[in-house]
Amino acid sequence: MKKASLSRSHSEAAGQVPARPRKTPVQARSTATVLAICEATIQVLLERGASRLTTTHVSQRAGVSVGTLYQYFPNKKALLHEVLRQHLTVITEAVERACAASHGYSVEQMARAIALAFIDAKLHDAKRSVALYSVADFAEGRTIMEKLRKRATRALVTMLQTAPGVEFHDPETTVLVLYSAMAGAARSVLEAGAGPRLVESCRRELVLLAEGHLTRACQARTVQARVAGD
Amino acid sequence: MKKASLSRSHSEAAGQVPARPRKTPVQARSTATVLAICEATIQVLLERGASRLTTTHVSQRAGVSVGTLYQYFPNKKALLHEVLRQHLTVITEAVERACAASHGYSVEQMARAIALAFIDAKLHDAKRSVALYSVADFAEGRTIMEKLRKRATRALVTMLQTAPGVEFHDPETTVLVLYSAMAGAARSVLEAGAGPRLVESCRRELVLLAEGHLTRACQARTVQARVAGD
Amino acid sequence: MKKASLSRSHSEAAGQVPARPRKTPVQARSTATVLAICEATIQVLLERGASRLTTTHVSQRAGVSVGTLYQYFPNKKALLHEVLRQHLTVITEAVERACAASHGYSVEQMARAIALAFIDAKLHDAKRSVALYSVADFAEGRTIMEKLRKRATRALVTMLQTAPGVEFHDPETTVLVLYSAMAGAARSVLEAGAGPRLVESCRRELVLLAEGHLTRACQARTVQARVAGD
Amino acid sequence: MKKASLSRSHSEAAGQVPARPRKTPVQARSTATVLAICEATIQVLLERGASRLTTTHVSQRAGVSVGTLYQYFPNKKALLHEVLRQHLTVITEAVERACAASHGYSVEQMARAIALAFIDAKLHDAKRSVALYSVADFAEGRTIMEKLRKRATRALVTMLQTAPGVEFHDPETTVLVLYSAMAGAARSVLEAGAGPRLVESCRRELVLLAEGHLTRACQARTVQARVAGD
DNA sequence: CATGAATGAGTCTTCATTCAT
DNA sequence: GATGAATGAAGACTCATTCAT
Repeated sequence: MKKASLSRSHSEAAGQVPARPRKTPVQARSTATVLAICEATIQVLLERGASRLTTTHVSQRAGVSVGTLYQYFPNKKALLHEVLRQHLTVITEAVERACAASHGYSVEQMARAIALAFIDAKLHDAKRSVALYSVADFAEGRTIMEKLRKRATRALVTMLQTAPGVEFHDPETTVLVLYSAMAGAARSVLEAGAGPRLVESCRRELVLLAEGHLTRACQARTVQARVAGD
Repeated sequence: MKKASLSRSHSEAAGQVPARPRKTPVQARSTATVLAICEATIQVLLERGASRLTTTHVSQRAGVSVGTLYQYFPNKKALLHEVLRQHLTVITEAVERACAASHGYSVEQMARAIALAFIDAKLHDAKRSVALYSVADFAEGRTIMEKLRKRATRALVTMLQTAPGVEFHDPETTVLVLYSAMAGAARSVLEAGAGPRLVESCRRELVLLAEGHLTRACQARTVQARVAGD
Repeated sequence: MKKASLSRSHSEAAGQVPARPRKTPVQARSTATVLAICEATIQVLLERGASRLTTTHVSQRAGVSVGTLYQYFPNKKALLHEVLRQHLTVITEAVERACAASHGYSVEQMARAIALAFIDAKLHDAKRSVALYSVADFAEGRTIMEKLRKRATRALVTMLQTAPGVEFHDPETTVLVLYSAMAGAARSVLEAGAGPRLVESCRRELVLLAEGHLTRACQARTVQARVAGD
Repeated sequence: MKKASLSRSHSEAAGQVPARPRKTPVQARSTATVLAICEATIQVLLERGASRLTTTHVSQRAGVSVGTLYQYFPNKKALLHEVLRQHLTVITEAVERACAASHGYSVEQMARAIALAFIDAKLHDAKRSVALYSVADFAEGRTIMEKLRKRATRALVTMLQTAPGVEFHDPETTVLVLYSAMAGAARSVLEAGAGPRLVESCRRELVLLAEGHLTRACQARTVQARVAGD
């Protein structure tokens, strides 16, 4: 069999697939190999950028032969895809968790929660984040980003609608702009390779940005709504 | 033919720079060639992306031979450099002008002015913007972005310090975060190929973001600075 | 596992070879595997052609691992060899039988007998025939073809010499040309994937070709040979 | 550069394209290069067979770089295509000429004319013929062969219908079988690398085959036709 | 100066074959 | 014996860059 168990998120995936208790020794080796390859990809990306990443480099760095790499990924594009998807999934899920946990809170609290969730997820996976900025142009990178951005924005919009006493004129746009703004800011900071001090400043500043934006973008609930609340 | 009407108006469009009496008749020809090459680069970038742009494609599209291209640009990297630099310069100058024009105004007015200046410059040069997003990974693209971001940031900080009655705790960070946030938001909108309606919504939203952020990031000036609140 | 519909009937189908009591129970398993591999080879050949046949494909199709394939065949070349040899042997033996059965008959009857024997053997093994046309270039395919062609032509020449009342000026050449002509015609028909109607026409036409050729290529036996012409 | 012994047939080709007077110096160089590549292809084909022909080999043998090869042929397949097409075109045209020249002659004369035209064309281009037998499996080789066989077949059928006093029951089939039979016979002889003596025998034998086949495959024209002839 | 044919190092990808389990 | 993961040499094809015309 070939790429069966490729769907990375191995651990996660496992968590969702009920009856797949343990991998046989054979699969265990494969899994380790796949992980090594993904990890090597990140490293090569950091050192040389996507435009100068070669499958040979990656496989050497991973300590396997090119042939092995191609046993698990049909082509270079698929490899970059996978690595990008993994990273964005982590970030997206962090944001989703923050959204779920903030339902019903004030707009300020929401803003702070998601800003911190976002930036902290990025910082936690900082190496990956930076490495992958250069991948977007390749391999339909944007398609993946788009898909996961949608997931995140859906969670955000849903959350905003639970904010008490206010309403948003155009929550979709608000959320799209805020999310991509945070992404842009995070990118600058991460790419600049900022030290811990600057990182901390930016983290705080991002909270201000989110709070400022969201409080500006909403208004006290209108009469008929308010009456109803009454 | 396709791309006939190359709106080369950009540089001219600025038009604020009074007299620029350079280039002799001889140079005029060269200049036209260089312009054609730069324009062709943008087009190829849009059609194939940076990772599949070749010097041959560019020269064909520009209607010259590869040899000619190499007469004006030492290598591919320099070409991409130049095109990126041109675009970012236009944006940066628009922001600088907005900053200069907003000295002494209220924070809200500043926010609105620069947000609009930024997004409108991007929208005006939309094709170029989109085309160049894929270039960052190449040719030290980030270096150039960094350099011009610094110029813009300097102008912004200077402006903020003229805001009456308030002061910013850490204007550098505020400005860095705001600027890259706006860039991130603009990128999303442009890459999504949004229609005029969505573009307009985002434009407005970006103003809210800037206003929200800046008003949150400042505080009434402390006593010793000026009790003169009155 | 796969192993599915391997119509291994071929060798058995011939059935003319009376008793061949080889292979112990143990060998039976191996034999089945070898058959499956050969059959899979034909299928892969039909689907992808010799130039895109891989040992992996073959082994998968045969329902065994590559390793097993290499247990029975030292390399890919040997595998193709074997399959080609098998097929040509079947054809050759059919021709040999027809020759043996036609000794002493008239030239026309000989012609008809061998033409039909040849084309019917090809048609019976049609899939294999078609599949193997693409193999000739590989693995010294021509060497094998040459060897078996020699066997067939020997039988043909021997037969011709028993034709009553006539003699052939240069039976070796006659037979070489006729045999390869029939092979060429058969190939066209088979590769064209002709329907039963066209096949039947061609079958008849091939008889005409053989009859015409042989009757033209011989002459009434000369006097000293046998005044008995009368 | 090398450019070795470029077998002429090119000039022929030119002779058919009316309005292309002279190549510019530039094209002249290109043309020479293309010729050298085609010639090198034949040589490599003869030495290593289609399955072991590499574009690197071909370009080296042609005395140019791989890049140059790819400047003129989009891929390996196209190269083989072209060489195959050229050869088959020469053969086909020879047969067409023989057909055109034999209209109205007796069936025997037709048979002899086309058999000789065919075999002599093959012998004249013997190296090419042999080299290209291994190409059929690649690059839709059969498609090209099919196309040109159709052209030849059409000419043959048309010719047969002008034979006086006889008619063919199923001229299409007769012609298909005869043509592919001649091809098969020619192939054997050429691949065997026969010496001039054997070649000459085969040549004569092929005439016998054609004469025998065609005279067998036709019958005296039926009454109403015969009356007319009367 | 312009041209575009030629170059060849560099990439991706395949696949026959081996060998540890 | 069977397995199939791993290997890595080999081959198709690309493209930045040069240079003779």
